[in-house]
Amino acid sequence: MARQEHRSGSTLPVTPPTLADVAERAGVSRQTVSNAVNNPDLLRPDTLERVRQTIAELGYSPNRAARNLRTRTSSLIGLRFAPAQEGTANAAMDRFVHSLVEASEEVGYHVLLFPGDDEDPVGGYDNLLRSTAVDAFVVTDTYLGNPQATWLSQQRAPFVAFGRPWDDDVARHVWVDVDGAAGIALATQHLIDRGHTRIAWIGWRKDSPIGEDRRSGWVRTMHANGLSTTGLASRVEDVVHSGAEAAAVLLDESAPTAFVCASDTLAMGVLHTLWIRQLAPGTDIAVVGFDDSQVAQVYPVGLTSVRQPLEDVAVEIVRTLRALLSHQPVETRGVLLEPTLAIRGSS
Amino acid sequence: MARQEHRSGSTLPVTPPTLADVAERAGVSRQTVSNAVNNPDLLRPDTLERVRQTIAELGYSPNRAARNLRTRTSSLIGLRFAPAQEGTANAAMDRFVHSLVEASEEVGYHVLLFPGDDEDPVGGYDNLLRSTAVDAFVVTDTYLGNPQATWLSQQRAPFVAFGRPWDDDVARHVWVDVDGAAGIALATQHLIDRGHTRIAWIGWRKDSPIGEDRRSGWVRTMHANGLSTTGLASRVEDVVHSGAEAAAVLLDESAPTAFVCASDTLAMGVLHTLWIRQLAPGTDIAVVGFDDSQVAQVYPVGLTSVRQPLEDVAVEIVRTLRALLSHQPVETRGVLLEPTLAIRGSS
DNA sequence: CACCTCGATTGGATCGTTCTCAGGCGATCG
DNA sequence: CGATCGCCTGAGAACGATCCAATCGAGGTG
Repeated sequence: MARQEHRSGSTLPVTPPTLADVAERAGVSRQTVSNAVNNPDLLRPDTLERVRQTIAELGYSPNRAARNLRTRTSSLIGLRFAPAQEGTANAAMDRFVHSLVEASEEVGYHVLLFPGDDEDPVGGYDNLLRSTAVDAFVVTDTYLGNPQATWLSQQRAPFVAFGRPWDDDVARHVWVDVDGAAGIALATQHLIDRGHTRIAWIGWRKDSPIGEDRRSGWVRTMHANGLSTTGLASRVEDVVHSGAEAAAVLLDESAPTAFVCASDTLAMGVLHTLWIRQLAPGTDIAVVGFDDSQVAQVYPVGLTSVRQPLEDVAVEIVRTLRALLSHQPVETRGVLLEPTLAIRGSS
Repeated sequence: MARQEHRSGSTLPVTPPTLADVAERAGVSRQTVSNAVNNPDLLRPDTLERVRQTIAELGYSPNRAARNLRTRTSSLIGLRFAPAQEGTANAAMDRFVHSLVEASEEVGYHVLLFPGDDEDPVGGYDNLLRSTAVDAFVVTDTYLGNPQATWLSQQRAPFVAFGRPWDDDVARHVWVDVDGAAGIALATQHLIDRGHTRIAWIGWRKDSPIGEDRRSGWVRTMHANGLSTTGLASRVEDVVHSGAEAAAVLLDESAPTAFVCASDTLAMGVLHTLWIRQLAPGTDIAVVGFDDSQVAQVYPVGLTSVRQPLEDVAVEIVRTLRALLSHQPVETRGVLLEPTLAIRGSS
């Protein structure tokens, strides 16, 4: 059946060509065309060439829905997309999503976004899973008891988490994370190399395992260099003015010459206090933040900040996901990547 | 055929239940189940209830691929996801994407991300379109001659642009945009209300229609209030230090008491110059930016900034998209939304 | 020349849904 | 009582790809 002989070159035909159209025109069977697309090495070179030629002529592209139905896959990766919280400097999601989109594309996957509801953290996942709309998930918000991860594990749904299962020892899922402690260690060592000895820490409340992990990088590095940490640490909320207050108190009580912060948001608070006190960041007092947010990049003198290798995280996640989906044994349960330090004027 | 009688309550069955399973169990025909899902009002209330009950019991959810194949739709909206440029304060994409995801979900759509290649701006679109992977596109980067928009129009692919077709008079596609001029007018009037009369403008180079549009809001408002604009404007690159330099020059030559900027990035430059000159933002000199980025929110005293109603933009886009896809006549070719002003310490 | 082998190719079945169409069955109406 | 309507049944046919088992053909062998 020659469904449509005349296709104007530039405009999309009313109904796109199908595999059968290509087969007929190339004078081969459907299966051969399918093989040309999916298993090219099964064809004799000249046949392959001919089929490819026809595919190009017709502008054929396999119908996604039909392929999905038959193969029971979708080549889609689900990602719950939560926007950056207003009032914080954290824009890591933006960069991460982009990296994930790129890394997925490389291996023929696309990223499907769905909204998150904090009250029903599992709802979106459930729908997509049951309607077989996605092949797998990437779970990013693994900070609090990760109900998603637990639930997805129960459902035997393939997924990879960006973030360690901190508190959950029985969690047996696969994850990729950035070594925050190593990042802060890097920052601390950087400050020590610059001659600082009284380096203060401003981090998050104790109930944040991520915060405690980062803090440990500071403690470790200080001690390794024979420096004291007593009276130099503060744990506060992740908002600017808390950072500012903490910095003021620390300056008064312990006279540090440098600050390492668990986030760029807190670092902004420190910078504010320095500004009020007419202290120049970088020359009088050094400041280091975490996440290399736009704020860090745009702040006039520049804020030195720990930068997560989100591109690598995305690549690693996609790699793991592929292994998972092809039912290959996943060699390691977790992968920890090293961050870098973006050094700017504030240190 | 009772394919699977025993399903353990919590774990996903090996193969999910199908419409036929539901039909058999509820003692109705496939068609009736299909209607229960898609056209509930065709069923008698008691039948509907019974079918729904069974659907819930089995945890049935229509197979996406099968439905897509049959209906030739995908309920997917394609969006090319470009990350925020490093070194600028613009994080509008993040907020917009989230709004779009939410608005889409409301009407049963999901957002599919694909990477963008600036050299082949049309590649990603072409693939998705030909494989019928998405129903429509949202095009965001309509600033430069928008090759995508033109190309998509040619292909008769349904899409809505976020952004006006500035230079292109023949463009006949549908768009939604934010009235930047009105936003800047709002900002300028705000400063005038605060008693400022010498209000400077720092914007982008003349070849940016968006920048010129925003600038016109400043000119218009100044003149409407009988204020002069001569010697008070500057057009530079959208980077921090350009903003800083422009501010320095303007302060020296024209002694403005307030700055309105085309972006938060430029506003940061102004703030830097103020800091160097020991001028307090908000008290000595007022500053207003554009985009209400995280930088504006996190900057210690807070940067007053024009905020785009991205949530509304997303809703409007989805609304238009739906009309487009259901082949309803689209009443208006473009929709212009009003931004608001997020007032903070800098003004 | 008949036979065998092996790889390339073929036709039919299948994935799960929606659409179409002919009809059944009970209740309501003229 | 016959006609009409509203709701449902049942079977068959798409949608367009891939999977599967069977077949075809060329080349080599005895």
